[in-house]
Formats: sequence, C-alpha cells, structure tokens
Amino acid sequence: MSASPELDAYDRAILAILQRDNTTPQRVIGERVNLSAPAVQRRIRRMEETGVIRANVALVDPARVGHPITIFVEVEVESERAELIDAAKRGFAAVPEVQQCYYVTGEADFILVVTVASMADYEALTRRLFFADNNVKRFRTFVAMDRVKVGLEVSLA
Amino acid sequence: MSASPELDAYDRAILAILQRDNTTPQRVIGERVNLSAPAVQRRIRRMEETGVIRANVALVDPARVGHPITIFVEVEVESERAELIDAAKRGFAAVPEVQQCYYVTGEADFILVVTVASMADYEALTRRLFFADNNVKRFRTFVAMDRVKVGLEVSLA
DNA sequence: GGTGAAATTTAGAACCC
DNA sequence: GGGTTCTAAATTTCACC
Repeated sequence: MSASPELDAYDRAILAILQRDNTTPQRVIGERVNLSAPAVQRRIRRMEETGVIRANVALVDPARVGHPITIFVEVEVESERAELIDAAKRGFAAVPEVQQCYYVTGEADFILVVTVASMADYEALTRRLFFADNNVKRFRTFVAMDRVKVGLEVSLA
Repeated sequence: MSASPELDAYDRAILAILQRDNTTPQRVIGERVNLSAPAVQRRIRRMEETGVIRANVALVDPARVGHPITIFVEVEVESERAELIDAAKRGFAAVPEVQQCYYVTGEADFILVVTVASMADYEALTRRLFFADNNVKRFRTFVAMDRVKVGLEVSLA
C-alpha cells in the first residue's frame, strides 16, 4: 500500500457513493459517474489495494445489540513514558466496549468512546479500566444524550 | 423497523463477520457459522430491515483523502435552550469536516470529531464554527497523535 | 478506458423438519 | 418458524480491443 496518491474526480465520486452504500452495483456507479462498470471496478480495486479504502463493513446499531449507551471518556495518565503509553494503548484497544481510542495532545492523554448496556456496566468498566490502573491519574465522563452525527472513517466534503 | 427482537447466536456470528468484511460471500459465511447460504441471506436481510444493520459502507482512510489530522473538540454553550441546541446540532452536522458530533452531559455540551488537512484549516474552522457563534462559550481542542482504535458503529464483544 | 463473455454470487421458489 | 436444495437473475471478474 505504497504510492497511489492522487485521486481524481472519478475516484472521489466513486468513494462518495461507496461510503453511503458499498453494495451499489458497479454498473449503477458507472452510470452515475459516467464510466463503464469495469472501469469502476478497477478504480475500486486499486483504492482497496492502496489503502484508500480501509475496509468494507456493515455498520451495526449499538442500541440494537445491547449497547444503548455511548460515553466519551477523557483519560489523563500519571506518566507518559513510552512503555506505559504503549501498554495503555494495547489495554484500551483490547476492551470490546471501547469502540474508539485516540491518543491525544491537550488536557487529556486519551479519548475513548465506549458503548455499554447500562450505567452499572460503565461503572464496572471504569473500575477495571481506570481505578485498577496505577498509571491513570484522572478521567472524565461524558454521556451521550444524542448521537447527532455518527462516524464513518471519514466523510468526504 | 419495529420489533426485532432477540438476535440469536447465528445472527451475532454473522454480524461479527460482516463488521469486518461485508463482501464476504454468503456461502462462506454459511460455512463458518454452519448455515446454508439462503439462511444466512434471510438473516442478513432481516437485520437490515429491522435496523440492526444500519448501513453497508466503505471505510475511507482520512489521511488518504486529504484529512491527515484528527481532532476532538469539546464545546460548551452559553444557553441550553432547546432551539439553540437544535440549531447547534444542525450546524455541526452540516459541516463536512465534522465527522462525528455527540450531544453530551458533563463538563461539555458537545463533543466533535473533526478531520482537517492542516492546523491552519482547523484554525479557520474554529473561527467559522465557534468564534462566530454567540452561543459557544468555550471549546477545548485535543489533537490526535495516534488513532489507537478506530470506530465502526459498534464492535461486538 | 471500453466491450464482450465466463464465473461467482445473490435472489427466489418449492419442499421438508 | 426456520433450514435446505434447486433454479434463475444479477453482479463481479477476466479476457481482449
């Protein structure tokens, strides 16, 4: 997945369609962007191989699979020693309830997005994840009341 | 998309596969979960109709489409009057750089995930989005240094 | 990048547990 | 109600121009 830099207008148009529905037939995509189906296919294939398209996935509604609550958590650590940070990354990433985890600059060190079945579950999770970890200095909780805009990897302009 | 009741172990197993790669042929899925392809197909169809599967999409790498920088933003508003909150929701959701937007409880009112081409672009965005909005009291910026775990809608245990 | 045909997959109907 | 087998339609895939 090395060089494949420039995406032209065709690629962008194709991506915009696939980001909304990647089951759209190549023939239909071709009609919309004025290309033949095989041409569309070659471009998709290339973008997959070069990593522009990271994955093709089904998006599952958290509430429908037992995770009705979404919570943002800011985590501040005691020490930013590389080994400890790496350990924290691995630890957070391994937790199923942790849907997203970013290592950030600013007033916090990590931002997590977790989904849980109940606040009791969240409370239990914080105990396992934060209170049991000596390197966690502090964390702040933000419970989502409304999922105004949900994340794909990136939405194109 | 009314009642959709309980997902059994087959449904969960199918979802787990589709969340990693929804181009997996139904025949292959059937082999892995010990079901015939049509049975798999009916279950997928039903989960799509009932909203368990929200969408089938291609995940695009932000860095490869000109958005190498990911930033979390906590936004605090002056007034939480319903009209103002709704206006803010609509405003945030309409901005392409805003990949995710949640209305939350806690020390902030909104949490945004934005992706931009450069810090200059982010600075320009903050001007448009926050400084120009009288109802924004304060915002805090967290620049992502490492995308430890990236978000799908939800990852199953 | 386009056109064609082959191979695979998906969609549907009839049948059985 | 759900699963299986079979058939038909659509799509993906690969030749070649």
